[in-house]
Amino acid sequence: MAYRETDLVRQRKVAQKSGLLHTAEALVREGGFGALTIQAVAEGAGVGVGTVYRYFSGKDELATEVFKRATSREVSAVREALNGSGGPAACLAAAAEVFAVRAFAAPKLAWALIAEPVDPAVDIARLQYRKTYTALFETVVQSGIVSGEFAPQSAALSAAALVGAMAESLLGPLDSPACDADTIAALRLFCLRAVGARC
Amino acid sequence: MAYRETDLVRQRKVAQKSGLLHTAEALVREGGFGALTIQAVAEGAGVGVGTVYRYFSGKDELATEVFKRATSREVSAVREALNGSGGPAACLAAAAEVFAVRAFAAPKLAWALIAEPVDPAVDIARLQYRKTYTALFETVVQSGIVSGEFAPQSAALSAAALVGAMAESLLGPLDSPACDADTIAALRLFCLRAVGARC
DNA sequence: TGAAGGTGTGAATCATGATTCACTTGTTGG
DNA sequence: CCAACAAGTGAATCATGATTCACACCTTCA
Repeated sequence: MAYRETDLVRQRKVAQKSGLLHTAEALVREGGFGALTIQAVAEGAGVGVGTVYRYFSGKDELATEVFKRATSREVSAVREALNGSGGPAACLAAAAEVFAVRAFAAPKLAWALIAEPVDPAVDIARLQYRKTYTALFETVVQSGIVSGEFAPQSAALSAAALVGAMAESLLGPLDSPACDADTIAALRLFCLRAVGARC
Repeated sequence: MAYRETDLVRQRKVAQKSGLLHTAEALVREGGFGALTIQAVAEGAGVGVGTVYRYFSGKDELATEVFKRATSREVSAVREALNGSGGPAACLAAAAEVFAVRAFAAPKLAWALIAEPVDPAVDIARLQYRKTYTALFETVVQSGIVSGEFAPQSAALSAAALVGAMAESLLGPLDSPACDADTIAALRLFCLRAVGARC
């Protein structure tokens, strides 16, 4: 033989794949999953459509990977806020703020992650994501209940409702393009009241 | 001339159109807007695809009309609950319950109406719908604030958040297929706490 | 009854976007 | 430099579903 994959090539491949994912996410970020087409990804990355298939078995895989990447970033950010110092109320407030700020920064992306994607393959990933998210909030709510800071309640339902409340209040009225401090403050208060925290 | 549309014909046409809409809604009800194809509507109604086009200029019009019909029914139901006797808190609780029961009865439909439909033409209608819904809740929240029953707050944001909370807590965990009384109770409490009503 | 003016039909055509593949262009190591 | 083996390419092909349209079949009424 006379060919063997060298380190340089391996690096290039990684870079290429990463570039494709980056381009793909940019598309989702500005147009949701509906804007994610192989053609657009190839064009945006400056390669041929066939190349995309060298790195992903099909659209499903690409879409799922984009979803998972974006998702884990969001979840991490919120998780960090939830694990911050301070009691459950402070953590919940911080998490709401993080969620709000990030959603404002990339509304289309947030929407694409939370709302139902067209692709059934992504659906599985999405379900997992929502559960993770909800579970995260459920933990704080639960600890708040235990510590007596929050009212007794169904932590699971409250967690889901909190996620929904944040999503809707931020993404629902698509008219407001700016990251309004008043909106964030109002959202924080809503969340705290909702779990029965003393304000 | 020798032809003029008679009353009988007019009646038939109305019935035909109504039947098509009925079939179309049934499809959405069980598979979301993604399942709404002209082919399926024609087949379900027992007519040819061409016939569908005699009654609707295109898919957009059909989808929009289905959306508007279902929507106005939902809005009416909630509006009625909100306008019931009793104070803001009672009305809000009643509305949440109506919303919950209806969403449980037709989860896919509720999801299709609330979540982003694929079709951009329906989007306009959807935006209108969400606004109507939110406005409805905003009114009660506002009156609750005025009467002192609810805490001072941004009625607009709270209204949107309430809608989101209800939607997510009911549609999010798609695992629970039954209309659980506990869930409804928990949701009602969540909503009341969220607006700062004394429980 | 027959001409006028519908309505019903569904195969044919378009449009969009995913996927393939024969081929071109690197890279590597002898 | 050459043979071996990938990666890159994009026109061609498929798949799905909307839309058209020439034609068949009713209704009406002089």
